[in-house]
Amino acid sequence: MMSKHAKEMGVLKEHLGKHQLKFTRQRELILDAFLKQEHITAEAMYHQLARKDPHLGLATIYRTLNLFCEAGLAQARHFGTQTQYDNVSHKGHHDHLICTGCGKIVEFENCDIERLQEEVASRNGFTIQTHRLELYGLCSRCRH
Amino acid sequence: MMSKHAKEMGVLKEHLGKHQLKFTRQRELILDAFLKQEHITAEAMYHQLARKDPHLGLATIYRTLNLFCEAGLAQARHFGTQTQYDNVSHKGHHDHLICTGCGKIVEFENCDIERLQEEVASRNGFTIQTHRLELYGLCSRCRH
DNA sequence: TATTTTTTTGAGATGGTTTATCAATTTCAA
DNA sequence: TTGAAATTGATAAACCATCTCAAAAAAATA
Repeated sequence: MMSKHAKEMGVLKEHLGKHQLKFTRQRELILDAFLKQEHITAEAMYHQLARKDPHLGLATIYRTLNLFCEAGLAQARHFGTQTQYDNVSHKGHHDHLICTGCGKIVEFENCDIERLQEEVASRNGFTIQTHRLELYGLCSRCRH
Repeated sequence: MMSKHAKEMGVLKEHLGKHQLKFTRQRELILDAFLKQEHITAEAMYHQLARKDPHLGLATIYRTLNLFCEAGLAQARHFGTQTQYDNVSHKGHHDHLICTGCGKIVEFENCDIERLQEEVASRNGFTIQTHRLELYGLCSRCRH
């Protein structure tokens, strides 16, 4: 039977192949764990995986999560003092409205905004690979 | 003659007064330098001010920029691995195009995108305080 | 103005996160 | 199975930001 994460595993393997990198037990383990999360820090993943493999090093977690970023499976986001690694397959193309009062997060998608982003990019000679849009404010309940 | 930054200096003094803090030569010097920038890191300001005052400490820069944030004159933003202190008095909010190849950063501003953001927010009952838009991709040079 | 009190400063130590180093191990193609 | 090449784990190092504390400066008081 195929893994639950066959598609992402394929993306990873393709990236590895293109860059003369190797498919290892650790990379498989970390990807499996990563895909179950919406976002996670390296430290949190380190502790979470300590049970499955007590010898898995923190450096390997960092290296691997950064590898996932290069492969387009993850996206790093600096949050406070730590780095959050977002699961791109969960997030899809969704942007976020974040309430600074209660922390509520509302996802949205807006084609017009995306189109304008493309316009801005091409006007500057850029080809967009990914983007991040976060709107911070107060939700209706917190405004009162 | 009045300083070029009389208004912001007033905001600072008011904040200091309200919190039993003192108006010092260093705070004045740092505010003057800060207001000339659109955004800056503590480290960059440290080097920039080293000529004017070689004994000005890095800790003081950090303390003072954080103070400006509390006073509403600056806004801290985690960008890459460092913290950028944005000058709030510069009206236009600047978004960023970031090259994943060479790290080049191009600032832009787009009224249409901002208007659409407001629309999305109000449709969801939110009032926007601030936002963050980053487009990641390859610049023309890195694409080849 | 002189004195006292309170806050700030500078220099370096410290703390927390991420990356670099390198010998030993693992992968993978021949 | 063998050997070249990449990866790993442990830890050192780098890095950014904050903390510490004696000395200095600023405001309050006399």
